[in-house]
Amino acid sequence: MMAEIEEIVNGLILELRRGTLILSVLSRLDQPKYGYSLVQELSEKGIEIDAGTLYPLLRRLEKQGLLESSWELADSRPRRYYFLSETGRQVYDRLREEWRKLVFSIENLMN
Amino acid sequence: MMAEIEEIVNGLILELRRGTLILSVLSRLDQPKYGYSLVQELSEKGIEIDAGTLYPLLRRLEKQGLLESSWELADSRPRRYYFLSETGRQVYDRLREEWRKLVFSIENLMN
DNA sequence: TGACAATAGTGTGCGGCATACAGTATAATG
DNA sequence: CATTATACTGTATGCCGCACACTATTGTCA
Repeated sequence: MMAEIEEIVNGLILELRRGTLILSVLSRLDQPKYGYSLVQELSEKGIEIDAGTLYPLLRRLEKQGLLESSWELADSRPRRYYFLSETGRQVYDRLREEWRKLVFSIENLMN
Repeated sequence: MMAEIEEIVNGLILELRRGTLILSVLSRLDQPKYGYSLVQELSEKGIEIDAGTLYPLLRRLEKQGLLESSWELADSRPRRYYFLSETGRQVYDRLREEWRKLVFSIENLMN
């Protein structure tokens, strides 16, 4: 307690990002992508995610049935490509809807 | 795994809300409020939070130095009023900024 | 060849929230 | 007046996700 402001803020930002990561990932996987490329793509778009965070996330989402994956050997090196399953598509749509509601509510609060 | 879509979505919504709760709470405490009134106020604004979730949150925020509190005995019954500390104000401002960035990034991703 | 980038993976720990529970005082109702 | 409902505060346990720090392998370029 009584830590530096920036320190506290950083922790809270972490909490804020939580959950939105899934949204970010799902939003990109209408096209098959492999983990490392996702990290870069998201980084370019302002979402920094550690590879060590992303990989378990991808596997979890696959286990939940939101993603499918396959190894591609044709590339210079073997890569696992992930992409939205049908379920994943539906979940993403619903989730996006809920996200917008949430943003609206909070924006509403902050004025 | 392979649960109902709505079931999965509900879980993910939980994750989405996570962290934003703090933002919601901080946004309301420029004026002193007690727990129960906060629950109602947020509910009216579309943010449902269980009292059993809010109280520990308030205490945690106080422990971190973002909130201060005092018992008020003048009311019909004793109530603990919470309000932003100076640190809390600064944290809230910074956090709000970061929230907007995040929303922007994600909105950007989803198009 | 050696160093660095690209790429995938795991496992441990911290912390937050939800949920359920417990408890007390005041107001309302018949 | 007794009984119930509602306002209000509080605690504790457990699940789950993320961050972080690793290991490991394969390309690539100097």
